[in-house]
Amino acid sequence: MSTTSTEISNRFDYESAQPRLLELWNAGGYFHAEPDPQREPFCIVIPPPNVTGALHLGHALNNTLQDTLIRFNRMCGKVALYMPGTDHAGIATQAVVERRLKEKENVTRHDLGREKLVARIWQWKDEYEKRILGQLARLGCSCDWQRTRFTLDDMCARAVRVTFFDLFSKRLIYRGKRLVNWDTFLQTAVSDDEVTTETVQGNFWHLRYPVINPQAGEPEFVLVATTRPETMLGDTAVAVHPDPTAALDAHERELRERLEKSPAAERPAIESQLVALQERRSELLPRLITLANMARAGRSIRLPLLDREIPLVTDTWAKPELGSGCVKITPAHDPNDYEVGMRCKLPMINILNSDGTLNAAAGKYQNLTLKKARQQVVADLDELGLLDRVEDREIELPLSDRSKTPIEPFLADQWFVKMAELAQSAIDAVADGRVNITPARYAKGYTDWLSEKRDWPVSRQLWWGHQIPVWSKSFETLAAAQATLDAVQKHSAYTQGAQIQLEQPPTDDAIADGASQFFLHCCLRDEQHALAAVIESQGFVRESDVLDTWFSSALWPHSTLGWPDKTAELDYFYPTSTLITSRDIITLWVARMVLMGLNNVGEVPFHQVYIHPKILDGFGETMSKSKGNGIDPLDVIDKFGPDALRFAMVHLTTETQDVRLPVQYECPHCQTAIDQTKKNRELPRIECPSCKKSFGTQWATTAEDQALPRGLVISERFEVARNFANKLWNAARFAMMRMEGYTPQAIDVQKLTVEDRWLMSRLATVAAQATAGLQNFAFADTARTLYEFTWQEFCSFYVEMLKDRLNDEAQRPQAQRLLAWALDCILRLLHPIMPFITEEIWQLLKSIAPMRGFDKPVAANPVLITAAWPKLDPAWCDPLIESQFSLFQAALSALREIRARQNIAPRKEVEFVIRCNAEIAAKLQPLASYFPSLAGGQLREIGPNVSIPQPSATFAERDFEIFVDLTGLIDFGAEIKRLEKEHAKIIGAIQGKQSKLGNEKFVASAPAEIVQRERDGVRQLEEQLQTIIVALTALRKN
RNA sequence: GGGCGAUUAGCUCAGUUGGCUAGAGCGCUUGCCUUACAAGCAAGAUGUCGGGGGUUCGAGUCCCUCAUCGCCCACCA
Repeated sequence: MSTTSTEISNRFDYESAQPRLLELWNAGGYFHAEPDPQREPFCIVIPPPNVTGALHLGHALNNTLQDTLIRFNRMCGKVALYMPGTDHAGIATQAVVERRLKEKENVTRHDLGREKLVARIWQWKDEYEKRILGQLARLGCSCDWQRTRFTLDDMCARAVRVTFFDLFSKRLIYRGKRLVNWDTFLQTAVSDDEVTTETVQGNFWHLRYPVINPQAGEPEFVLVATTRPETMLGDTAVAVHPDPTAALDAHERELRERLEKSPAAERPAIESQLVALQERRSELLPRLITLANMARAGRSIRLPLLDREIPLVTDTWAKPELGSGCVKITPAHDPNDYEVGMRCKLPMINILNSDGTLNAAAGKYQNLTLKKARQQVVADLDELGLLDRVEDREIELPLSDRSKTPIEPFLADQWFVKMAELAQSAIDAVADGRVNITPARYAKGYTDWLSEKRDWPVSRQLWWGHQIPVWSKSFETLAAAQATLDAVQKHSAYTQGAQIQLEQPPTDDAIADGASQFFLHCCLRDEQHALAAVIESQGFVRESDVLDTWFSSALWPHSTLGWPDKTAELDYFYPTSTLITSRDIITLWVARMVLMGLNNVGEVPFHQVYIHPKILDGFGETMSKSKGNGIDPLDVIDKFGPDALRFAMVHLTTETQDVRLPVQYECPHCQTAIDQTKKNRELPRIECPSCKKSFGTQWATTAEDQALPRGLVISERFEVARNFANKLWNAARFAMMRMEGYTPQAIDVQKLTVEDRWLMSRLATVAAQATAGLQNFAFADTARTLYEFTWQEFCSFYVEMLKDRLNDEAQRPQAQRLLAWALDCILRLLHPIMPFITEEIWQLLKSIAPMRGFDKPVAANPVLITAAWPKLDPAWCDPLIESQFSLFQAALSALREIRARQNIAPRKEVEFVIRCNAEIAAKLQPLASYFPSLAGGQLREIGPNVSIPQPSATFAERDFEIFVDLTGLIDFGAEIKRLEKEHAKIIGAIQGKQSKLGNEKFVASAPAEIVQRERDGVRQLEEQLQTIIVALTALRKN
């Protein structure tokens, strides 16, 4: 590409540059990382995005931070590996595809069958993986694409099987019956994390269960209440508190304590509860005591409709202060009842089929749906006179996050990972600092969650995922099981690649649904194991369940590097360097990666975890497609450019807060930005208030609305970053336009001017700050520092000041070299955040000033992506030069302000004097020649004894006073007004300081340095005041 | 109910270990198409730092408390 300076456009055309630059980087193989023992590794694994859909702005933030660190470390000379990939996201993806099939083709997964459905999901995965990887590329993520992984690909699948086998062999995996959250639509168990609750209007049914053979003084009925009356078909007991008196006493104490602590407004409510409690004591307590005694005597209740005899039991779950004090117990369909069932060794009767209809255990209600069964049960009980009453009531309905259908608690066979030891290992890793979490406050949630050490249910009744590598067979007798076990173990294929375990028979009274009591579970390390065929021929059947998607994600840092093989990659890049993720998956993902890494590899998966903020909309709500407030990163890239998106993301990443991003629609007709409100974000079409034309939104469903052009969802917040990119572009453009005749040569240090030394000092400081910032995850600080430096210091001062020298033939060569060098440094500093625009400029600069450098010009690295990160000699940092320059900047501002306030025509040059001490004068003198070009002022005199022009405008600073000669120009009114205001302000400041100094305690206790500072302050302010008074007096005479 | 975080200019946010007259960007006002940039330049206005207590010579910053908002976790027939 041969570009001459004059051809450079005044806008960076990212649209055409992006593909070209990506090709440049790809062709050079710069994203690819190979182990190199000579160099230090740096590795980040991407949190694999779900293949459920396209990336959103949260991903853009996440991935930008990762790539920024990758690029930074690559420039620092490390072998930087950014490992890309996607997650199969089990239930989420299957749910999306199933929903799509239902909508578009009206088929269910049962119509298709397992194989075909899985094939369809693979199609979906291919499509979205491509889309996601494309998005990452357009974000500029310098991922090693050759290593792209998928949590369900062969490599990950092998790691999953080996891990499962290992845990199984260590007896850390077991099968058990557990109550799970059943999604009747997807027909799978979903984890607690995938359940949301919604408050809905429901009913509260009060039922009467007859007591069998009531004796004198005993109640004929027990009264129980439920929000789900159909579950009574699975009742196996009614519970009452073992000691209702004590329980009521305890409750009363608690109420009284609360009464004392509560504010007055809440007291009446508590007091009325206390009154109710007393009523309860007289009316209900005797009856509860009787029932508790009956329970101890082994008495029973008749379960209506099914005519089953069920025991009356005592359990503290039944609270005497609530309802009737009695609770129906349905162990197979309620989590709390399940606990009671375990404690009281109750039978557990499952009344549900997996599709949500009732099974044979429900008697005549078999095959009814839950909804129908509820109506029927209620009607039948009512007819029998056993329905006491019905209340309306708000109830919390658990819903499956994926299918939005109500969750049914359901007893099913599930596989579990024992967490006790594994969790402890992960707790220890953070406690002893092998894993460091930033910000530190997130370590608490991590540790608390792990400390519960709750076993991890890992099986999912899905078709999309890693099928559990276990083959099982049931046996009537232990002997039969043992015989088969012996036979299999004798088989030649039975080697270390297989493990068979005998499942202990369940306790007699626990389960009522299976005849077989003994199970052999054969776990295979490798699916292809010859033993699979053997055991299948013996009647073993493979588990149809798949593993929780987090099981494979937990292995991500080592499975992607080739584990279980001892690959060079694993050896070199593991443990990875930094994990960057969002806080909502610290437990689900981060904790599990730590414990699996420790178990499988024996080392933590990463040393640093950085938790970044979340992006919220202007109302503080999380962005999501379902709300319509989500921003598509590609829309932002189209409108503002990839560098602006990235810079904005880094700029937003502060340590303390989540980030609010007010969202706008962009009218596709006239580009007007329309603020998104909670109302208009739900509309299918919106009329632009400016051009009055309509556009469609993501909610457009009618053909008419869909035909309208779609309005982008964007945020004006990206404008800052876009403007910054433009500024950088034009500064570079200017520099390159003035490079004509450039010759490389070492900088002549003798000829460095004050501003050169100032720039070097600032550059050295800024480079050090940026380095430290990126090392310490101070993303926003780094972005701010670079922004300020580039715009204010480099563009507004240095480049402006350099213009004179560039126009002067004698000074031009060194000025060009300095300019090229400074730009070179800035490009390198900004590259990790803004890769495209900086690389584009680098390429252009290469053809104009290929050799550059400060001490010795060298050929610039062919590409910026692998250029060395700037390291400037700290000796360049010079506080004296910087203070000298600050003085100059203050003088410039003062001069400019006077011009503005006096409304002096821009081209009109004025003359001025500066009154100051000799020391200040000596500092300002060398910069005096810049006043005409930068502020249209000619410095006539400077020093302690200058003659003050009359009439003049005055500006009193701490270190100097400026008087601008305004002969024939002055606006007396404006000047007086402004000085009066200044006068009042200074008086205020003086008073503040004097009252401080008048305080003996302050003078006595504050450090001498602080006291002195206050004294100096007063003196300086008084001098300023004096100047103003003199000026005012003079002006008022006119 | 338990935990975490937030509350600073109209909006979005900075503000290091307490210490000069609390900052930035956007928006607003004024003047400029100054040969890199109007996506720009120069200047200006804008604050009871959520309320109330306390510690201190001194509090946006530390402590207590209240209020509001957000997030995570655990939850009642």
